[in-house]
Amino acid sequence: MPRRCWLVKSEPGSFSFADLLAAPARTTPWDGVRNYQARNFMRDEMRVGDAVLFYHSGATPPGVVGLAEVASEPYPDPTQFDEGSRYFDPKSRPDEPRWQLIDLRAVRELASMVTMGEIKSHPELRTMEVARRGSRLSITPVDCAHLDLVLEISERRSHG
DNA sequence: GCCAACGTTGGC
DNA sequence: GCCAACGTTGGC
Repeated sequence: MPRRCWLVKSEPGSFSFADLLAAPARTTPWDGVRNYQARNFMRDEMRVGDAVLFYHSGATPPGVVGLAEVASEPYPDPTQFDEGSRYFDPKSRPDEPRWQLIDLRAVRELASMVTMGEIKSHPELRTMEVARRGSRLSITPVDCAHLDLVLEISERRSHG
């Protein structure tokens, strides 16, 4: 089974990597995703143990701040049935759930943030989906060599 | 705050 | 099924 790697975006104002570190067992259901492509990744391709870069969007600067991992098999997103939730989906039925999710667990915070600017200016990393103009997908597959490189850049800089 | 990108909705 | 209008994302 080949290693699989991913990147997830989150606005730190709604849910930051620090929030994930502070969650019970450093784990949280990655709920509220309401995009079919992103759902399909969670439902069909993300599996326990996959590595995940945690990216802060809408931050100044935006960038990768943490390493996480997939911590569950896919299951129905409970918020779709919760009328009080902003993610409530009246068109989804419990016997035929529309939205699936996986749990995410924090592995560790990066030694230093790897910013979007750095990603874009790096000859290899600039091909990452997150660096594409107009890229809005909140969950994207990442070449594991790119994930490794992001971690390496973060480590290297932190040691001066 | 601006605006490009792009997914979704709804009229036809 | 087409497509214009609209809403959201997210970098800058």
